[in-house]
Amino acid sequence: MADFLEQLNESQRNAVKETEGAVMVIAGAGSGKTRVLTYRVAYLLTKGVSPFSVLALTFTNKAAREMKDRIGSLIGFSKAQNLWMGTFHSVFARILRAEAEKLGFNSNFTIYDTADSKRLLKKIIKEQELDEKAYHPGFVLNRISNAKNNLISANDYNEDFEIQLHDQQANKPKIGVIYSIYQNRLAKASAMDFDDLLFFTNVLLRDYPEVLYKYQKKFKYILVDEYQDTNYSQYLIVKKLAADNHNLCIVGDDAQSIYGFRGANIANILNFKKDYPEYKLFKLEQNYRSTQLIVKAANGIIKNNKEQIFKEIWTSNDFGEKIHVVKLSSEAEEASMVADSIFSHKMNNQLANSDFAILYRTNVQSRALEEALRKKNIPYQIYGGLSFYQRKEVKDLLAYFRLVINHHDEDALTRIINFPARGIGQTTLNKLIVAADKNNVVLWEVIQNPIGFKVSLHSGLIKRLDAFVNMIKSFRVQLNKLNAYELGKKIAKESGMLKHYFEEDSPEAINRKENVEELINGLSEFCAKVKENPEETNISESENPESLEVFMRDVALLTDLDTKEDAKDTNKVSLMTIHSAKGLEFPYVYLVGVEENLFPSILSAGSNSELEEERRLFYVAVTRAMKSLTISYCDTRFKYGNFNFCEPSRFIDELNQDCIEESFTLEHKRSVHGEKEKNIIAGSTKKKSSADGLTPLKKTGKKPVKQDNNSEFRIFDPSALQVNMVIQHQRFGEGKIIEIGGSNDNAQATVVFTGFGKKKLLLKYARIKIKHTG
DNA sequence: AAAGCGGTACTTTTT
DNA sequence: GTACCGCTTT
Repeated sequence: MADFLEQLNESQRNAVKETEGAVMVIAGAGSGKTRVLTYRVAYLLTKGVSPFSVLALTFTNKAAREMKDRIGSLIGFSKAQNLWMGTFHSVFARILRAEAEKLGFNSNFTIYDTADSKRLLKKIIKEQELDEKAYHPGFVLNRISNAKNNLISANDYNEDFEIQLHDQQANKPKIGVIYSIYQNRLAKASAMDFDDLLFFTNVLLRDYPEVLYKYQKKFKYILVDEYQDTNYSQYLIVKKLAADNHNLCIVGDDAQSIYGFRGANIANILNFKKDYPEYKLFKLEQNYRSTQLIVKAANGIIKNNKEQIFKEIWTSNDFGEKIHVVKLSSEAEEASMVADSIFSHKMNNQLANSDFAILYRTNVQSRALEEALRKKNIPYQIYGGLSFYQRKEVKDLLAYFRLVINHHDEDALTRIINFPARGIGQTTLNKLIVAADKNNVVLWEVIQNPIGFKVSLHSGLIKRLDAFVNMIKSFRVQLNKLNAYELGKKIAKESGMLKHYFEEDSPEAINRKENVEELINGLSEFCAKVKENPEETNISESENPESLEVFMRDVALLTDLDTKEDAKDTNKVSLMTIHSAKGLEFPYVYLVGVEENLFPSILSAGSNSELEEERRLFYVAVTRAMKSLTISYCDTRFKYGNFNFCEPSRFIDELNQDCIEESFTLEHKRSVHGEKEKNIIAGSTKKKSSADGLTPLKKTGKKPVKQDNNSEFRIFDPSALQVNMVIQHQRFGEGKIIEIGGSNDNAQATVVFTGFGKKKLLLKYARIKIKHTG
């Protein structure tokens, strides 16, 4: 018997040892879910199961990589390497490449990411002369994506009465038409979008019984992580592959389903017993992560949801300290409270920056936090936002690579044919596109031979097109001769991209240049890695394993998570949305902006199921904390350019009152955000507080009393203000009133601030104080 | 081709 | 408040 099983608790071990048949593992937050998956695979391998017949599907590449590493360290890396382990998208992209010709695709098809898809949709919408307001590319892509995730093809979409009625009523009757054209164009470009990877896998398994049979026999054991986040398309793939032997183990937590908005179907986990009536259920209810108080509070939160699988999470950890609930007057004060608290905890308890995380509902909230952290010289790392692979310059260079590999990739072609500028403008391009359409060939055909397709262009243009085609072809020839790094560098140089960014010396251009260089470095790392582990990449024998083509195979499926260093390794405070924090844990967690309309989001107020998803998100946030959790909310928040009054979130009311301790901050009462140094000194005077910078609030019953935090900054009656007065504003600092206009609710003062320039303040909201009357 | 201007829309996000 | 888009100007 494998002795590593001793490292598991009883329910974990039971779940691991039940290797045959359908198994559902419901794993509460922090209960060792990944551990069970890892050990289960390791256990299968020690029992003699071949790694080639184990399929393990994860939610992210990172999760797959980490799991592979851990399995490797348990039972040996050479075995672990041969496991079929990865995200749905990466595993089935691999299978689709192998079976591509059955579906009419080339095995080197391009994978379009969301931005590529939107670009293509936008082009189509324009060509169809549809109103770009009504047919917003993002919206259309959402509709199409939803359809695909429910296995509704373009034809199905156009023939479905209800869908058509829905689109007509939404005043967007042409979505079905766009869907059809979009799908045609993808096929023509030999490209699949993310959803296609799953959709076409379903088509493959549906239309080719021998292929289905082959993979059913191949994958003797299937494991799916984060099952609560799978969509219908993924569910069906798994169901088909497992249909023969039912050796399917799904792991998940219905309480942590937070991706419903993009098609994840919580019903998949709730309905598992219908598909596999003989299934065995294991519940992991012991939490190893958090204190008793946090676990108790989390249990209390999730009880407010109706639809769920019953479980009672418990822990034998310390009782722990109460959850701090802090009220502040603005997001700036909230941010400096967090920064101060982190600072004093670090000092008092000898902690690392990486022991702290700040979580928020939306990415915009990171700004105020960044400023506060920078002011205190606390190193931090933001996760999310624009990822490396989505930067324009990176996408541009990748587009060259794409076009070299797949000449039919029209999105890549139109992206770079005139970047860097080589005198092939929009007019020329339009002529070429029209000719391609007319002759029903791909754009590349026309560009190779414009005269043959009767495109009227003067000789200069013909020459330029010719030069471009020859350049791409010359790269193509070297695809298997040079490695990815050599060819990539050559392309960056000869395309003129490097020169383009070298010539400019604006900070943006320097930054872009660095990103291009980083991508080239990435190619070099890729080559080094392949040299080290030749088996890692799956390639056919004739291929050069270090080729650009192999590199490009997975690149569309990579994200920042895969490249960014762990905050743990760099010792930085982590800032991220709650969504990105799923699966992670931190000793000290700050959850900011817990206000009605922000969390839960105003956009989820409409439906109960969306509200329940927000509540699960709150549950996820709370359960990230190991030792200490601070929840904060503000009185006012600067949103879309004006002050909004905020109410504490209903989720705070829902917290067990025994688990929380409410407080306000004295020292932040007057600290001012975004101002020149002098104002800060003038604004924050005395320093008095408990160790963590928080002062307990007098217990006055349920809610904290409304704190008079703004005795100095307040709302003035417009009649009290005059032109030439010098006022101070919470955010903008000192300024002079140069104009007063509007009446009643619309009364405004135009103020020239030092450092912020001219601003119009809506006096109904603006909290100011009068410095002198001018 | 790049810079400037005015209008607009604005969750969450991995693949 | 600001990023982004499309349009116009230089």
